[in-house]
Amino acid sequence: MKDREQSKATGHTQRGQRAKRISILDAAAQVFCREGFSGASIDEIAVEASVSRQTIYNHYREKETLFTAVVEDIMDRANATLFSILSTFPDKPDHLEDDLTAFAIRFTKNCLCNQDGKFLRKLVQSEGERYPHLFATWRQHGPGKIGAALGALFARLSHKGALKIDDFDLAARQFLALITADLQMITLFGGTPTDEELERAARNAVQTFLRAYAGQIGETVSRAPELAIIS
Amino acid sequence: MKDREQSKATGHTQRGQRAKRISILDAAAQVFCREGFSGASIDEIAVEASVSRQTIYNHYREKETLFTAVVEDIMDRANATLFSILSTFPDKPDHLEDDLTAFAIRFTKNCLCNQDGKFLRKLVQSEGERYPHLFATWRQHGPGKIGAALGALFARLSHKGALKIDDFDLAARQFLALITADLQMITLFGGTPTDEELERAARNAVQTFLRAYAGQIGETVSRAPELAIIS
DNA sequence: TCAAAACTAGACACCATTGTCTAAAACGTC
DNA sequence: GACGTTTTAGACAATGGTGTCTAGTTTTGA
Repeated sequence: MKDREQSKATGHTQRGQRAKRISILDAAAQVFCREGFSGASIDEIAVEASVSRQTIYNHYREKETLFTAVVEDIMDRANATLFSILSTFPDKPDHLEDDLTAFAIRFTKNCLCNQDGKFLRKLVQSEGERYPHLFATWRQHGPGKIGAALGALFARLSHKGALKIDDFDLAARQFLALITADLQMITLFGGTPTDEELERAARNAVQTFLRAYAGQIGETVSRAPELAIIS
Repeated sequence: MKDREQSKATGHTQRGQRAKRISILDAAAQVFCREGFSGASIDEIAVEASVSRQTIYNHYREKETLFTAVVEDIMDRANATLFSILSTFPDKPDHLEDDLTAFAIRFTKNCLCNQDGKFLRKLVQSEGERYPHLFATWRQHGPGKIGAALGALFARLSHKGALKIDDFDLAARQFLALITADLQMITLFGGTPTDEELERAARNAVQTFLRAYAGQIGETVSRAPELAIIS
């Protein structure tokens, strides 16, 4: 878990109780992700966390408690990073293709390439039905809000004349679908796309997206000065 | 497993050994899909198949053998139905939007809505890394070939002037990504999209796809008569 | 420096599961 | 109807996992 090791390195070695908790959560995430809930054993997690089994039971009463704690923890982190990426969505119509492509790369890189993303994909898929509540709230606070936010961002872009979109939320969903289209087959088998693959996938996606949703940029731009002069 | 019940109903009740094998495979698919490999117990499968545990061990030496047999069985079936759907891909430029939409509905319905599709999504995701060989061959014979075949079909359509496509395989992948865009959130949690949802998702996807890849249909169509008269 | 809190290692009971083995029953075929 | 095959139910050892307990050790913070 990159994020965590960082905070361990920068901060003053998160000593004591708190360090253990984090160490356990990270190890548990790895093992749950690798083995699934029933395949994961507490002993395995304890070893990976360099902690005694009893310590795990002290912090998290039972296996299931630990699991939900891990899932919630990762969901929080994933949402936070995703929203921070959303805030880098381009808002100027110039260089739209390049800006959108760069945004798409940032998005896929953080969504598909890191441990948290992989974990969520696997765990939602394999344990989602067994924990309806847990994943339903995630669905609301995560993908739901992100879809809406991205829709609003496309709306902003559309109002500036850079795009011609009827249904903003739909456009957002299609954008997301397109930028992951070429990467699914890679991530499905646990692989991590290379930077080139990310780049090419994003570029292809954005080109198609823009062809589908391009406003008459030429017209709008060339007519705008006239209108400005008249008014 | 719908397909199987059918063959049981039509055929002469597949008696004896063969009937048991099928019954076991179907039950195992259900349980593996619900519980994952390590969560599934042979006893559970035996009960669901109305068969004694020993019979399972007679047919499939051990749990792992059973698992791979189930996976291979389902992959074969899924590939077969998918290719049969591919053969219904539209080849006339008229009514392209409607024809493509109908095709998309057929595709998603058989890909996302039936048991086999759900099984493959879950199992590839959760056990893919543990059985690299098993799933690598599927990847070749399944998605790989289907992507290529769909690319060729788009090429045919493109050569007839109905579409303007540079990279046919890319267009195929983007088509697939678009038609599943709105359904992912539903299927991810084990749900099955309604017919309305399928219809709307397909229509939205095809509209966007055509906007991105439409040849100058208006031009082509209106100019064609002139050319015909001259020649 | 000292006491409380947290951690460790190991033993433990308990339970579920896998895979084998048996003897009896059901089945299919000639 | 008799014979060989398949299926069944159940007992069985072996294994590995969960969660508890205890007694001893380390860490923390005042």
